[in-house]
Amino acid sequence: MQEIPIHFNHEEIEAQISEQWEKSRVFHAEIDKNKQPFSIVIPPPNVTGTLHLGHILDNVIQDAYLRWHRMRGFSAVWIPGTDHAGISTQNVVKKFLYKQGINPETLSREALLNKIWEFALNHKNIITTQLKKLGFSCDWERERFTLDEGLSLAVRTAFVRLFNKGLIYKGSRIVSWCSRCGTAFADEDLIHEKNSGLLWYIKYPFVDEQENIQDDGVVIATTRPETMLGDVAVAINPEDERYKTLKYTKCFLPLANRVIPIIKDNFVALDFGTGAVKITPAHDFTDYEVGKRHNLPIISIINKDGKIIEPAPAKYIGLDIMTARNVIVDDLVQQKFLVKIENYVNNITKCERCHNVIEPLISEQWFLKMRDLALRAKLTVEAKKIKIIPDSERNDFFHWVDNIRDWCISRQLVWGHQIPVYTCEKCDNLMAEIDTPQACSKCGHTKLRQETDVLDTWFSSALWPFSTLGWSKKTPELDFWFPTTTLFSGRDILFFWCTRMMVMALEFTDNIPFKTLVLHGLIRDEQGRKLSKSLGNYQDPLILFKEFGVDAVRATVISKYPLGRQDCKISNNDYKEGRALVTKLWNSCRFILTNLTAETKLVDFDKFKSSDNAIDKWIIAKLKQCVINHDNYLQAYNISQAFVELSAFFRGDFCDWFIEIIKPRLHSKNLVDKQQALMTAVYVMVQILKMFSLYIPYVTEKLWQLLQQTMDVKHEQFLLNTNWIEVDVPSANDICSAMLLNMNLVTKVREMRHLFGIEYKTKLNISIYSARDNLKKYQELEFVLNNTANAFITESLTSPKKQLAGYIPIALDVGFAYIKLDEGIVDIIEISKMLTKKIADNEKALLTCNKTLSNENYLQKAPANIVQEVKEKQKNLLANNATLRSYISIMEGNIIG
RNA sequence: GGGCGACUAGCUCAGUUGGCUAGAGCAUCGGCCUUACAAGCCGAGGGUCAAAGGUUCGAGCCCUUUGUCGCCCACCA
Repeated sequence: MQEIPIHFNHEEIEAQISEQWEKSRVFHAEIDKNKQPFSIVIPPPNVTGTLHLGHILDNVIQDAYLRWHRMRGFSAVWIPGTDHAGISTQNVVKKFLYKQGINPETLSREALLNKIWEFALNHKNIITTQLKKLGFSCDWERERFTLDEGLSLAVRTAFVRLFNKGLIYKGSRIVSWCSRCGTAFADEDLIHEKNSGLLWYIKYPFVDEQENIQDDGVVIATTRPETMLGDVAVAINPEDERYKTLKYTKCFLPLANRVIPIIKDNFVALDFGTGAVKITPAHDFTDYEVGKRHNLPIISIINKDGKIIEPAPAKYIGLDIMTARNVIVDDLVQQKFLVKIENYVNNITKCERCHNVIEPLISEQWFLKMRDLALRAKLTVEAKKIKIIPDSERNDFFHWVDNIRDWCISRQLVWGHQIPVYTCEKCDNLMAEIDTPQACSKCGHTKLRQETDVLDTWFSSALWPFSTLGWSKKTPELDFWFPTTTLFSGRDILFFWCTRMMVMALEFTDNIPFKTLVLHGLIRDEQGRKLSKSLGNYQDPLILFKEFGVDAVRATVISKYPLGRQDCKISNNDYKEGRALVTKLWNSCRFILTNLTAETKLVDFDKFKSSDNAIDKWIIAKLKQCVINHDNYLQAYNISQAFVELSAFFRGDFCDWFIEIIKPRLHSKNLVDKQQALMTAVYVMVQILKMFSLYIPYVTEKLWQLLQQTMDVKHEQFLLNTNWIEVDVPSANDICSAMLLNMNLVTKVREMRHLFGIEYKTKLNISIYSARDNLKKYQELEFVLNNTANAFITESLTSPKKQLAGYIPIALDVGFAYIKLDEGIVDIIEISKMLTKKIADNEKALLTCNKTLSNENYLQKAPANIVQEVKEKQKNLLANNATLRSYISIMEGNIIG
């Protein structure tokens, strides 16, 4: 048989297995109506950059569920793809062009688009290659891109239908504008940050009926003095005592030299500032609403470049916002309108993409009416037709629905889906058309102008679960795999993406986009910071793969999977754990492989599930328990626990106990016993490989192949295509409890070896005193003690030893074990210390028992079986301590004597 | 300001419907190159379950209040 190295070459194996998978198209899914459908769409990575740990987190869990369902006999598909990521990509490419000495502003729309396409396709390839390298079992033949032909058609179709339904409209509204990106944004695209700024108190003098400016005036407080140039009113609360007797209805706006009304509105807080608020409808969302309520004019004084414009006084025109602010404050001071300045912490709104401060301003944009659409999604989630995990996220979702505003869907970019609305140059007729119209539908004029704005990236993303399956056409895929089974997504894009998919799917398919939505947190560094290039805590996954291997990184990420928690912290040390696990798996399998000989190469190892050897039965029973627990955890989307459960079974029960215990049988002359031991090991190993293959597909696939080769089995199928584990064996509770007793005894014997410096190779003879049925358990599984502690039971007692000469006593839960010593190595003081400590431990437990049992209420109200258990425990502890005390007095006698 | 979540060993986290002396991994300390694995094995130490109160025979778990941290939302300029 071939030599198998201790440490495997992960890069080599990854490449080799990856190639095999790709060649044989194993990830490709065909519709199989005899099976239940299972479908996932990938959250499409942005073509802006390359994959990062967040993507790995996202996709590792998807791959696990896909592989799990595939093995469980579902017709499972995973649709991969990428997102054009409008603003991000355009920004990145622009920066890139600047670096190359090209000014993107000088390029034509077409030329810029070509540059972006080139960049995007390049990154799309990189991402695809990375996803493949990670072993994700996506159906690459169904790969999609949000700007590909089919998806573009879907976008146009969706737009036109919404437009024709009157849900999309164009309007001049106040929008969040980023002057650096040069486009409007939706509410969800913004971030809010705490900002230490100043609060300026400015006096607006009163104006009487005859338009005379008075000496006194109303003092307003503002964080943005420059916007006063666009003020159209001052608002006060009608309930405010301070202004109840106010006789003036107008005031003078300094610097702008206008007279503006004083209005009354309940929105003004009574306990903030002076109780008077300046109203700037053109540059503040609240003020915009107030302006609408009171029919106030809108005066825009800031343009899209963030510069002051007319009708502001000439002096300020052309200044940028911060400069204007300084000049205006100076002028206010000079003209004695500035009352005071306070330090103030407020929230500042920034562009999520470029972190520039957002300027609310009036602009013509396209909007989607969201209220009714969102309401339908709300009812669907309320009716639990879509399950959201964790449950607490439902509240966030409902909050989003309840506070929904119309969605600004137009972006002033070139990269994206150009809005399919055409204006007749002759009669100004607006037409939304899926295909470019040849003539005006009203007047027949042939000169038409398409909108230059593109749609918000999330508009196409919102269609993703069904557009990728062929919508707007009626396809068999849509029929079979839609709605998708589960969507796995980061919690951070719940509002951007998940909610909008619900809205769009319900509108266009009359169906939910996914049955279950699973949200997870983010990966952070060991200090809990977000991973970012600027912080320098960002690990390039490629470097991690090179150092630790894909499987190790996947194992680490999955074991930390932050479901139902905040975020998870991962440090470099954690990857070592992942790698250690993979290596352990490799070596345990290597051990089995090297033990397979001609007479143990049996094809039908399945039948060795029914070996009647006790330890074989035990490991099979533990395997069964592991599979059940593992599957239950997965079913509950508690994926890290599923993985931890499996790892614990593998490392503990299988490696540390089972393999160690069967070693002598592998050299046994009894061929049947040898075969049984090995085949049980192979059988359990294969099931372990199957379970691990959900998470660490490469090493498991490779080991599966090695096992098959070594056993001369030609299954010609991949591990990922095998069936999931059947757990049809009896539970074997007796053996499990007997093993538990023996394992505890082994640990105690080992501890005594440490304590008294007895080498492992020194064979130990043990006397055991315990209850009769326990004694049997020790006797029947004595080989456990033999093989893992090099100890042998030479005596079974029905009562504790009276004298300790030549023995080390071990207190068991019920009874005692005694290690027989050779003369001269008894350390009485050590033993005495040990016994004293044990007595103290027991006393502690006894105290609890006594307290509980002396409580009359407890005896009356607690369930009988629990009371009985405590009584039993108390009895054992008392007996145990009585014996221990007698030993102590013997010891003391010996010491004194 | 509102909502949600977290707080358990030095660190990262488990802990099902309340019921054995509260667990795991890492880290620490100690012992082993024992024939799969030193990227390993064996063993030990380490916790007033954030605080206080309440319900209960019994609370890490349920209720109330407080504190700290995190996230989301928000029209106090």
